[in-house]
Amino acid sequence: MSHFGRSGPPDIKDTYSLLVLNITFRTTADDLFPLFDKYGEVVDVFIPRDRRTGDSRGFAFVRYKHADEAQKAVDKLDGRNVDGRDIRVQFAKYGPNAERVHKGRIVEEKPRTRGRSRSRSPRPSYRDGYPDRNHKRQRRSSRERSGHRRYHDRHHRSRSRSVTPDHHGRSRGKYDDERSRSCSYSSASPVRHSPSPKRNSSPGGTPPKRNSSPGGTPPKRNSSPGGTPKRNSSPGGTPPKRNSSPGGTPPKRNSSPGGTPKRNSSPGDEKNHGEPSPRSPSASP
DNA sequence: GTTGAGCGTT
Repeated sequence: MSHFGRSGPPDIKDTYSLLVLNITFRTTADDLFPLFDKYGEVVDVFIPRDRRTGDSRGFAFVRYKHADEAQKAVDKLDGRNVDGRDIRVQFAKYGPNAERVHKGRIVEEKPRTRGRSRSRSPRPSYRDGYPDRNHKRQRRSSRERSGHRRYHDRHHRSRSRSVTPDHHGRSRGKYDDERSRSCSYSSASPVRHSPSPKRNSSPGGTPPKRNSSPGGTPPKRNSSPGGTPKRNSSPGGTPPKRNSSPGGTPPKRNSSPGGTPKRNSSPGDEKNHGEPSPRSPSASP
C-alpha cells in the first residue's frame, strides 16, 4: 500500500493534517508534496483511494509538522491551481489530529506574523446546494495507485507498477462493484442512504400482507371458519403434518397435490391461505 | 479515455 514497509501513518503524534480537496484524480502525493513542502515541513502526504478500484478519490491529506506551517499552507495553497484544477486546502476535521482542531478551527493556531487574517481566499459559495451526491463513486478507472507516500521515499515511485493484479477477468473477489462503496465512516454522516435498490418486488419483501407462509404458518391457522380450509389437512385431525398428502407426496411442505409446485396450492386462493383476513382474530396492531 | 462531493491508511 505504498507505505513502504510501514503500517499506518508514520508519526501522528505531533502532526497537523490538512485536507486537500478538489484535486485531480491523477494527482498523486508526490505532486502535492513539493507544493506543500514549500510552506512548511510536510511529514506525510496521504491520498485515500478506493477500496475496490484503488483509484484516487479526489482529495488528499497533507500532514504538517507544525500548525503554523499548515495554516500557512492552507492560506497559500487554498485555491491554488494544481494540474489544472484549483485545490482546496483546509484543516482536516477527522483524523489523528482532530484533537487539535476545534470545530474546523485550529486551536493551537499560532498568531500570524501579522494581523492578517487567514480569510484571504474569498471562497465563493461552491456547494450551494447539490440535490444528491450519491450517484457517483461507483466506478473509476484504475489510474493512480499512489496512495500514501513520504517525501523520503519518493524515489520509490519509479517502481514497476505495470503489473496490476486486476483479477485477469476473474470474477470479483469479495467486494462487489456496486454494492459496498462506503468507506466505513464512523462519525461522518449521521445518516446514510439505504443501499436498497428497487428490487422489492419480490413477494416477501414488504407487501401489505405477507401472510401465508406455507411452512412457517403457525399451527393456529384454524381461525378460518370456512375461509380457506383447502389445506392438505388430513381429515380427522392428524398430527401437525398438515402437508402430508394422504397419497404419497414427498415431505415437501409446499407439495401441492394439484401440480403447481408453487406455494399456492389452491387456485383462487393465492394470497390468502387462511389467516390475514380482515377479521382475523390474530390481527395484532 | 470518463467523474467532482468529501474527511484518511496497517
